[in-house]
Amino acid sequence: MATIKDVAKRAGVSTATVSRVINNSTYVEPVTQERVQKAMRELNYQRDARAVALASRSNNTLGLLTGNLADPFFALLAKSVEQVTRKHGRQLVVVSGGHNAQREQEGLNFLISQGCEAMVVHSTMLDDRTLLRYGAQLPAMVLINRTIPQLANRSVWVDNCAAVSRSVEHLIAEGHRKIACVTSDLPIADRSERLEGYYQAMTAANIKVPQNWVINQPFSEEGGEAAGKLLIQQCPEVTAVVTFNDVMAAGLMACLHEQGYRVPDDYSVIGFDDVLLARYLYPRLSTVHNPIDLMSHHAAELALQLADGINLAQSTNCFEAQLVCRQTVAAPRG
Amino acid sequence: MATIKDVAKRAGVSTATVSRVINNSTYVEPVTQERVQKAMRELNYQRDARAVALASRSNNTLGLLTGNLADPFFALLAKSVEQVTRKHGRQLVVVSGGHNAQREQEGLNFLISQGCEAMVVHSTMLDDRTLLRYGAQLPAMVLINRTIPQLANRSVWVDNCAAVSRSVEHLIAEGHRKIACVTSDLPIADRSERLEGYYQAMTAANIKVPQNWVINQPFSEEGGEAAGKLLIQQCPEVTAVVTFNDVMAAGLMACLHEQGYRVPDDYSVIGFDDVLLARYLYPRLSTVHNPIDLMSHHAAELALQLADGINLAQSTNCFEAQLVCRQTVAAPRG
DNA sequence: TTGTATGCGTTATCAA
DNA sequence: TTGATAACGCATACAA
Repeated sequence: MATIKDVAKRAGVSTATVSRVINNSTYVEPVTQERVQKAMRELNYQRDARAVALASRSNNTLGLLTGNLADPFFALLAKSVEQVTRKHGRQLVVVSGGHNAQREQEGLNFLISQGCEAMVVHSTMLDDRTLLRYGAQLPAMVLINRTIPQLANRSVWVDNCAAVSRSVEHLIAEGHRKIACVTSDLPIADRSERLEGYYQAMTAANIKVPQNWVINQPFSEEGGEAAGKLLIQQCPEVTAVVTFNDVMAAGLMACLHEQGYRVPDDYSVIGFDDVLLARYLYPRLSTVHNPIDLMSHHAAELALQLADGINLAQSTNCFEAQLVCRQTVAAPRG
Repeated sequence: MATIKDVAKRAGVSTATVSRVINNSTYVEPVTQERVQKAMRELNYQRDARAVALASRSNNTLGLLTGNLADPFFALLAKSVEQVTRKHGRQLVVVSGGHNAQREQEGLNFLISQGCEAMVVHSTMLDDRTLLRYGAQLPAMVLINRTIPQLANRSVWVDNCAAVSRSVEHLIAEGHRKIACVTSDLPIADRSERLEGYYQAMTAANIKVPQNWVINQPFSEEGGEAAGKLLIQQCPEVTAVVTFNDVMAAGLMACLHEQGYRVPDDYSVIGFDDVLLARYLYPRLSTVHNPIDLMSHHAAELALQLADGINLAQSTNCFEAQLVCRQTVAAPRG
């Protein structure tokens, strides 16, 4: 790896001059400029980003802490953040926290140690206090999919509660009353907010929710399948289901099909997120469109602005999620 | 951000001693050790990874160049590589190339400038020559999903041709002869190898392939849907389809359903990759199981070993992809 | 057992 | 317009 010194020597100039032509910072005689560039080409010179960062005390990077890279929700999140990052001529560094407090913390520490100032963090398992500590230390850290009141202007989230309420209301309007809620088994904010939306809508309709209508499972396809089995066994009276996310809905529907039930004839189903999968299930899944791309865009822009010391006008950081009606909701059977 | 100097001052020792307790490199008197650790805690000291990397001329990082973070294939790839990385106590840095030569090159350059020696790179658009140049410069770079003969012991790939041949043979065994191939419109190796497999199997069965049985579309859901329309319009005689990947198969099936056709009664379909989606389509998609996780694991381990200067025994870098029969293949209609 | 001094590859401040 | 040179934060050979 050639260094700036090698280039300087070969071009017969000082390292300072080389630095100047690289950064285009001061006028350099066109002739020497050309000499330097030639030397760089010949040596296949490449700047060492670490040294640059060290010397200039700034790094051109946006850090992203995400959950599970293989989950479509996070895949979309990462992609959107990356687009913004690139638009601003920066590079993205992704680390994944795996829904595990220690790994989330390690990931955060890694990003810090890399010198990222701008960061978008999706943390499910770190508690508010810890996050608050990091937030104090990192003025350009923005939270996504989570709200901490003291960090409200640096939190970007979706109104989970209202969204699920609307789903349930839609089912009720279709004539359903026995509506189950298939949710996650993790103590994450998303879960409690969505569950709250479910309860609110049910209560508003004067429907009492027996305990077994709320089914807790890992938020994966497998979890959805397991939930399907429980549903069939434990609450045959149920005619409709709202799920924590589309992936669970996919598992649930696969299980129902397998057991000889039909969607939406026997069961109506509404998902959450509207990841691509939703449109390609059969029947096409009615679900809540989670504006992941918008949120991610916003979060990334916010982080970048904060990193540039721009003091932002109070922006709206709360997004609405609208119901997308496709083919999995019908009037209740029987 | 506190530095090693601040800690040294506070603990009343030299920076060297602080470095020693951090790295546990030389014996340090337990008492002073404790003093140093106390100072670090109090100052919330965090090592600057860039400085470490610069000073120790090594960095504890594995770089991954990937295609499109939002594609389930790459999502799984990234996840697997990350697992290996973490197992080895390193951190992963992901950059995405977006199936675009310039961005792939920028990504590669970024990883280099960050000082990653170990790298797993999935490049679709860079030509062999360029990749070869990088390979010469980077002894611990391993290619995934691509073969370059001169880099064979650092390439990890799947036998695309054989896998698709088997798919087609399976369809033929079921009685199909009018089999279309829905493939990508990009000039990538995957595509030509899989297409070759299709032609080989068809030729072996003495089936002549009219030009319009090969449909080129972007390898996305949308591409699959568009392919479905073309299929119905242009070649009504076709009774079975092999697709470039599951995502295209999903789009294709959605389109067929929409148009009133049934899978597998009217059309048999076989995908490629066996991403999670495949199991949750309806009917469940018969597809080729691409051992992405195994390949990724292997590639990451390889890269890490090479970075450690381990000269590996000639390992088998070619993986087999087996057909997984689920519910989308039946005897031809009529 | 601990401290001093030097270097890693750049940037940036002074001088010249 | 260009060249020395001192940082940047840390590791490490060499001394003590």
